[in-house]
Amino acid sequence: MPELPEVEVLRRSLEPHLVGDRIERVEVHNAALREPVDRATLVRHAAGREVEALRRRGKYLLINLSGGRTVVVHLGMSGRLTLVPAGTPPEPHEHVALHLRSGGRLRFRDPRRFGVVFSLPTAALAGDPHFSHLGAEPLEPGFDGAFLARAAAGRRGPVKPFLMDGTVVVGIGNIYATETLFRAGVHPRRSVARLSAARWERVAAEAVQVLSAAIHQGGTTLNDFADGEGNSGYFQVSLGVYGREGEACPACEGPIRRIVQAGRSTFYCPRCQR
DNA sequence: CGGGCGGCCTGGAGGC
DNA sequence: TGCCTCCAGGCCGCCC
Repeated sequence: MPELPEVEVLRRSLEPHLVGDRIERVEVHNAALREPVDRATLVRHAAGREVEALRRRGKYLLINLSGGRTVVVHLGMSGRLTLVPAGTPPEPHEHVALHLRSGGRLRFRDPRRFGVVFSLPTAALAGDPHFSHLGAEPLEPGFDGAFLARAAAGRRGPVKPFLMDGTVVVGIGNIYATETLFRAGVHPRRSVARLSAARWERVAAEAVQVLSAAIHQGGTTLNDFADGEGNSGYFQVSLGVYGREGEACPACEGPIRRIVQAGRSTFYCPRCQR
């Protein structure tokens, strides 16, 4: 489900509710996520702590707590984090719940269990293996065509999986890589070795544009994404090619094609993307 | 070393 | 209705 825009929308929706509140109790109903949830450490780090800030790194949501601890949540493919009133009965696949002093709880629900929940000292974040290899934040200064061109130097593969490589740039998943290349007019199979500086500039600019627009529209809800208050996004109506195999290209009316790259669906317009 | 692919899971959609 | 296959927004480890 979630790429950078969805996690950022989630962060913004939760921030006003969580900051200043306190986690009274931690419940782990099912520890068998992609990485086993370390219940004892999570309880020790989170229980009784105040929420100081909500941050984001790539697709990771960071809940900064008092005492220099941070709870990290990654939604995987099907994860959802929502605030529900106290007494709301647990849902199927509600694996972790953080009960708040103000009443209610922050529930983590994830049918496919590709998500991750863990905690650590805030000072250890940068050196943690989840984060230490991560690339640039696309919405922060320094992310531009020259950066991408440098990162691509010496590489050969197609540009679409390159954009999804988190060691290069974080937060761009299958939807936004697809849409970025459509907007930039670049064929998803084009080799990164064969993109001009001007093309890289265009790719970087369109990535920033599409991510920002998606955040502004509350994210993309294809199936079940919702923010912390349960609101759906509506950027899906602005998708140019993703999920539209056989439909007319919004620019040239030609049929949109679907191919598979690195095991993932890619949609593109063969006429507009070269 | 970089890139491709399978695997991790469940559930929904669509074909028969 | 039921059963089967395919597909899904991420990421890691293994392989070449």
